[in-house]
Amino acid sequence: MAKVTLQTIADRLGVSRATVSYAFSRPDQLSDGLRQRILEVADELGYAGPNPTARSLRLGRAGALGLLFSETLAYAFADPYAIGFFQGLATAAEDAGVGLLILPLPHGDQRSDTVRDAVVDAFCVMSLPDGHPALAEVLARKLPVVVVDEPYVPGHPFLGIDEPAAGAAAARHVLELGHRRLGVAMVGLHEDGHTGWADQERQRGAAFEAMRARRGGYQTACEQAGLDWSSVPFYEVARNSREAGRRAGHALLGREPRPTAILTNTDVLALGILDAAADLGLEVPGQLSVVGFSDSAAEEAGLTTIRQAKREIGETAGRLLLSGGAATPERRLFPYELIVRSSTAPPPR
Amino acid sequence: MAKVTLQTIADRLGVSRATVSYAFSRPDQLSDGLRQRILEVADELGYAGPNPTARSLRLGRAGALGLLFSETLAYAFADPYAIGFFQGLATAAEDAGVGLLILPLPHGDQRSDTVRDAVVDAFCVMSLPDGHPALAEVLARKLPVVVVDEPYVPGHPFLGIDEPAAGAAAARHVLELGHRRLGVAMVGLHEDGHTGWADQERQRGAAFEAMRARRGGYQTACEQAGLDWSSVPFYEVARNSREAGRRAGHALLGREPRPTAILTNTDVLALGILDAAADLGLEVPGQLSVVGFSDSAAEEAGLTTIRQAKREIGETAGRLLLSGGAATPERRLFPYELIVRSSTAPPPR
DNA sequence: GAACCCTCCTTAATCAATTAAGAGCTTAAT
DNA sequence: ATTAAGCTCTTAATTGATTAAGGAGGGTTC
Repeated sequence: MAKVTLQTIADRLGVSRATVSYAFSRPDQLSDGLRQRILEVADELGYAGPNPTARSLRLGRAGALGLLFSETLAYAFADPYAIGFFQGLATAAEDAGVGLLILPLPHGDQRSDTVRDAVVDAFCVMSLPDGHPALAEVLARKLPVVVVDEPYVPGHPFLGIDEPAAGAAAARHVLELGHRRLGVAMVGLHEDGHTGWADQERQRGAAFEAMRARRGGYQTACEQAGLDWSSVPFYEVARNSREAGRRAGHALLGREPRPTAILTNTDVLALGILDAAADLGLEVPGQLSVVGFSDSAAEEAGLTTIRQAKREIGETAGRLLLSGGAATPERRLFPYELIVRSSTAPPPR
Repeated sequence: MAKVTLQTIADRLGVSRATVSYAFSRPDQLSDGLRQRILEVADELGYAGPNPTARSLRLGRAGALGLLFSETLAYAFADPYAIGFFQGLATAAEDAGVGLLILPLPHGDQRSDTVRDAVVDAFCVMSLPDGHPALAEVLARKLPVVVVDEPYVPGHPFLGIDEPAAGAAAARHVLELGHRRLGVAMVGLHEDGHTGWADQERQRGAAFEAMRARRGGYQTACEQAGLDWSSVPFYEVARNSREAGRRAGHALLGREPRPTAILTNTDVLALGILDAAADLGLEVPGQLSVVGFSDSAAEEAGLTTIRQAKREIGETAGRLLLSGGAATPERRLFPYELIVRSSTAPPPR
């Protein structure tokens, strides 16, 4: 059973290949009778319809949007912030009738050609660490690209929030409540899988631009409030999981003097901090204030957090790419908002 | 700035197109000197690398797995059960170095050609209602296909659980605890967006095979326990959200006599039932038992549920498709397990 | 009956690659 | 000197479609 192509059908009927093509894609160019016969024979031969790859080649469009994300896909799907973004992107793709091609990054060291071989019309890159090889591969494709969150690539549209300002807003919130003994738990600074205390150098050398900037915001706000940043305990975790947050929480809350407020860069981590507080019998917000980030898993737990327009960012990214390419290489910052719930209060006296 | 292809580079250097192709894909076929020059010129001309579509056509592989899901993408990404499945599928795709092309279904009535035009090597279809046109489009492509959960398509591999048995296990659990007044809340029976009481006919006529079967399991268990199924209040909701679950909960708990146990077909719905119980000041499990399904969002809430191997199903689906097509058109049922937590107990006396 | 216009179909170029087979040329072995 | 073997590179077929331009045949119009 050889492959059935337009030509197979054409030969069988003694018509030209073009005629058969018209039968499928431009019915008005053919008499109804012939068209019917062609479709019948196609069916009979088990023709699967015009080969999408050949069609794509001829028409010059792929009908898909490529999406790159720093983490493994399994992990990306577990991250509420990423999910929100995906939803927005998916909405845009859906409206345009194109698919969303989720590309795995080569894990570890072995290289793969997924980016080079991806049949897409444009790329959306989200949250890649500085200098990640996949970014270069994407740029080499010379297709429209938008970057979300990080890293900023001059000359290409960028979507995200004002990270330093948002970080500062989170920190200022607890500072203004009167807290002076802060602690910080962050995930996604480096790719080396390290979990533990992070010194200044390690903080400043974070591979992820947005997280680096967010942390910078914490620091700025602290210093403006007259706090010595170097005295703020900073715990870094490798995975954005509730369990990792709990570990960070135990580490931070085991310090002497104990922090009265903990800043985290994801809601998931913040939930883990709450777990740790519960383990220790600490009341939140009475004895401990906790601030999350992204408003992705915060509502039910009553978490104070920074809301990011993740769906809107995703949808905008999609529309930008699908509307004839990324025309405007601008750096577009979306609004963020401090949402104060019941996990923050003035410090205990 | 015309398009740069292999030919452009070949012409510029006075070599043949084949030579340039070798420079990119088979370095051993060329002298290093020439190869260097070719790569230089390619760079100079802004060549984006071998066109993936043309490559794909010539090589006969797309390097992507197509995924169809009944809901809008935005919704799919919000469903913990689907997410679990995606993670498994993504893992398999990642290991094989292929992308995951998520295809939007035509929403409403307007048709789209995404399935016909999808550049993929195989399809994974998940949870489509009976007779959904997209399924026919997928089958028309004559590519390897596996179906997950529903609908079963004879001749193609099927992955899922033994729904009637799993449903019966959930029901039997509360029946064996001594409950006699049950209530049921289900989502995803029909596509008409209806929320409200569902009579027998509507229950049996559900468009989603798996949910129909699961409900059949409830009924069987009830009847085996000597319960009159027609007296069991059955509330159907259109969306799998906690809020919808709460609405269903209020409807069910407002009945006289009030049910002492409520079965739901998703954990998310069950969480909503818990909300409703809390609204009414009912103690769980003291005054009300609640059973979820899928073990996708149940642990923290202490929900009794049926665990499904969602990630494993996803990964198996992926491997099946990526290992030279779906060789075995078998109906493969994965284990499920009743996980008893703290949301079920004997009924109040 | 010439001019013109449809309708329906064919011709042939095009999309951008891959790769088996073969042609020159140099070098080594017999 | 002859044959063989190695390197490089080219030729040309192939992948499966789309579509502008053109031709054949029939019908209308004046």
